[in-house]
Amino acid sequence: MKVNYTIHDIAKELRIAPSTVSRALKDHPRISEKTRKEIQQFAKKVNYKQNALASALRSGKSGFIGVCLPSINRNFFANLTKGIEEVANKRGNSIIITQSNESFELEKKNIDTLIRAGVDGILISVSKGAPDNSFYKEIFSQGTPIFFLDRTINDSGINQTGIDDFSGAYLATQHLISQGYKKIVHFAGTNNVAILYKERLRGYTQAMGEAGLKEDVIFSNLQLQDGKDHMIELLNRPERPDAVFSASDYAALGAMSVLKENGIKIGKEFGLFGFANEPFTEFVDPPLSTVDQKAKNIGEHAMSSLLTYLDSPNDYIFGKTILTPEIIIRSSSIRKKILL
Amino acid sequence: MKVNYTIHDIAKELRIAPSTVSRALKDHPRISEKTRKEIQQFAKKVNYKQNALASALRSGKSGFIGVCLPSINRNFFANLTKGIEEVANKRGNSIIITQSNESFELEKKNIDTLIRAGVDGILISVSKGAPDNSFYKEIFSQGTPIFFLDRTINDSGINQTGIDDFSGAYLATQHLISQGYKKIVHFAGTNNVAILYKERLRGYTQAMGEAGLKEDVIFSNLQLQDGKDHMIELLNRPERPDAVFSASDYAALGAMSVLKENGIKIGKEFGLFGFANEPFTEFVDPPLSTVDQKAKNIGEHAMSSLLTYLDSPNDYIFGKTILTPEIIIRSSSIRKKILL
DNA sequence: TTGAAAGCGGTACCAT
DNA sequence: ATGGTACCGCTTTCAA
Repeated sequence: MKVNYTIHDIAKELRIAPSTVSRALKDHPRISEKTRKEIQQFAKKVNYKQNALASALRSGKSGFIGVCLPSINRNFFANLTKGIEEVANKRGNSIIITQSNESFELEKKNIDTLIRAGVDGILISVSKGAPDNSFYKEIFSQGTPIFFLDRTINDSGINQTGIDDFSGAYLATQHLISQGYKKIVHFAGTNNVAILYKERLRGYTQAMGEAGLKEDVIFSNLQLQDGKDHMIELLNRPERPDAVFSASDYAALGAMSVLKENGIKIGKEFGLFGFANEPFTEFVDPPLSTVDQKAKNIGEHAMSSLLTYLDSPNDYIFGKTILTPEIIIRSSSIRKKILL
Repeated sequence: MKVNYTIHDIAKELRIAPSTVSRALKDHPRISEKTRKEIQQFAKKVNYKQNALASALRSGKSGFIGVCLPSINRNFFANLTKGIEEVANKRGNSIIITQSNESFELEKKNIDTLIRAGVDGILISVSKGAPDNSFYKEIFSQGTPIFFLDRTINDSGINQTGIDDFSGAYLATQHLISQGYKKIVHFAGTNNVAILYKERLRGYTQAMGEAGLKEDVIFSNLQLQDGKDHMIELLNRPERPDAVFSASDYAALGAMSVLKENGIKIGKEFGLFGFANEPFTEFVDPPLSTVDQKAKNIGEHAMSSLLTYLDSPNDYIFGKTILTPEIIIRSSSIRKKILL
């Protein structure tokens, strides 16, 4: 038996026109029930597989969606991908994933590859190296719709989906306050990094202000070691703080290890709250309270928006969607007894 | 300015033939230096982007490689992907990733999608639901090369890259023995799951046998809670064991929490060794010794093999490549003083 | 309802 | 070294 049938092969064997075969296979309305059945059955019998390349070339639609991420090796981006993929599959699209490793050069190259591969659109979380959004706008204007997710760029002309870092931080800080902690220190990201750390700082500041508490902020790169260093410093202060809200789980973990070394009871004596819901936060001892960034939801929403746009570009209204993160409360920040 | 130039557009404006343009752009040898320069410069000027779809349709080579994974949401598969992607990019290929969520049905659908998308080959880590390898062999025989990675299927006719679970387990157990632990229990995966747990068990058995020690195995699904349950049982035994080698990091973590609750000094009094090098193993207290499965290396090797095959299928010799895992020794299994 | 034929954007063969 | 052109497999008018 022939292995790779084309619609021409089918047409010839069935003594009909290729165009009829094409129509029958995609349930075109103006085709008789009888021929449709016959063709579909035959196609199934000979294991016909449509050549998506040829179809894409002719129709201008490939069903491919390009995804540009800084890295898929981090939990956050892996979850993002999961959301993206589920929606894409559900609606009959395939995704092509690329990683930039935070290099703008590589990102440009990846986008180029995706366009040459005929993607119908691109979802991107921009690399830290990107200078501004002019490049992306140019791509869009050249015919490839490009939507932002997670790392958004403020521009009303481009669609964006992200999370509200402000309210994540606000809710986390509020929770610490509700547990009776008063001297709450914030580990913040250094200013020259992305805007999101500023938003987290703002959320902290707002919550502290509303509660009439004094702000106390330490800036760093928020790595594990930074958290340790900060915590050691805090313990040496004459007036010791009683909680830390860290803009990163890693720094919170560093703080945790120092607290444990000093025999300080986490939760009861000292509250600890992280940010990002890294998998380890669930497993450390005690489990670390943190902010979940709803990565999967962001992916789902962004992909869904892009596909909606592609369905009818003219009706689409561009906008920015901000999902609210969820605070995950674990024992590291529970001081009061829980009343059931 | 025109936005999307084709080689025909370029040919017309430069008053030459499309075929010449095509040749010039890909550095075909039989073309004059002068025309080549001229065409390449012009192409760059008008921002020509090759249509990979058209090229693939005509030449039969798309440069796409399909990747089928059970999930990209796990650290192991994320690293696998990283290795795959790096090699693919380096050699001018793009990858299309799909996930099966361990469903054989979805896996078949994904493979079908990839073939229709014109992939030159497929890399697959088979879903647990796959009954046997007949499906994959059929795909291969129909013209799409399919190489296995990680979860391999024993068949000399298909190329495979995986790790040696046996020696990972063997080395881990040997390390525990070298640290002076004598009553070492193995947490093993239930028999009806994949072969890899059997291999790990075999490695443990071998090392114990060689050292003249008595085997002691507990079977379960190796989740966190299983580890806790097992550990509680072990502590209640009249003759308490002094180490655990767990075939999963999660179960090892469960054991760790029980040990800590009981005030038993991990490392000094009780050795603990996991498997998989999950990210949290580095951050728990104490850090957990574990076996790294070299995911990135597996990905690199498998992709590299597939591309080599595609370059010259006739010269290729199919085979099975087994990479040796690396044991990562951390404080959870260090009893003796380290001599510097 | 069905057929014929052009064409998507490249590639590759056959000429020259 | 360059040009002309058929063709990859499918979609999409236009015609019947």
